[in-house]
Amino acid sequence: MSCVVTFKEKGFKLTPQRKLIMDIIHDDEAHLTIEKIITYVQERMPGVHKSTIYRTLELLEKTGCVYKSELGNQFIYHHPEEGHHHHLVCRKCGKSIDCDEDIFAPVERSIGAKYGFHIDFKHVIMSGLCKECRRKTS
Amino acid sequence: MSCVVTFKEKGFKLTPQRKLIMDIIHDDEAHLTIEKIITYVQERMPGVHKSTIYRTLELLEKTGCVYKSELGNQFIYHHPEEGHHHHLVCRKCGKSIDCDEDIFAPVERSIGAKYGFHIDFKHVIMSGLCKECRRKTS
DNA sequence: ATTATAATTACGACCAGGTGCAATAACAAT
DNA sequence: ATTGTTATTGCACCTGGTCGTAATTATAAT
Repeated sequence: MSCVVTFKEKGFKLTPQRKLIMDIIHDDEAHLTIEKIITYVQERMPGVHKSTIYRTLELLEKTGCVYKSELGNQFIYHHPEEGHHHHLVCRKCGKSIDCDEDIFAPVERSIGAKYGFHIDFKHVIMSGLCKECRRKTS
Repeated sequence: MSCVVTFKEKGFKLTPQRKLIMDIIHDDEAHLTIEKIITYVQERMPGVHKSTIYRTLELLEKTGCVYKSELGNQFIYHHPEEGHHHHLVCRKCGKSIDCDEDIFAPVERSIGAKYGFHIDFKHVIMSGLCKECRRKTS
């Protein structure tokens, strides 16, 4: 894994705890919540304290080894090599579909032009109503 | 306030605690954090329990009497009659500027067309780099 | 292989936010 | 005005997440 190299190059120590957490996020293609990560870690290496896990995740995020995005009121962790995309989640039926990465391009452009801000939309999770639920509700 | 009427029509009781919380949100044009709301409530009506405040805010949000948006890691409450707009926050200098309401219109349209989802962007808070900080950093 | 040292860990304490429950109070009907 | 009913409150407690600290351990230097 390239991120292990990056990680050590930045002067951080590769402890077994950190390695395990990296492995879990690397191997699991699903979207991992903190809860799941804590469970998996403690299954494979009992005694690891929750604060270690929280601090490791924070560090991995800072070093770019892990991406964190927000889904509803939870956070989700995933490997950066996954394709970047956004998510559409239906607030009625819960269905979630992936959404094209550059859907926000026009917004990024107009914010740049009008306000001078540079915004980078990454892994945005949008809550709304899907086609079916819109039909049923109205 | 129209929301008091709406609120009672939906069958909820208008307790002094609820009235006070509504008043505070209605009168304050600034963006109120939960912390501030708790402080103000307990100043004017000592003894009100924090759980009452949390539950009231949740209920007011559900009934549409109050809007809740997210700024960084905090939540902010405001009156629905306020003009809708988004926020641009610079992650370097912290500066925050208001952003036109319909900046997301093209995204809403293309998500509707491509995926059939209906997304309503309300009070979105975007973190990025402002003009000055972009110049300095690069 | 040993040792030095600086980062990292587990622990415990703490805080914000949330929940179940018995006591209380708002409102409707008389 | 009184009463009954049901929502709402305050309380106690729980949980997730954060932080300071002493003990531990990964790594580099010898």
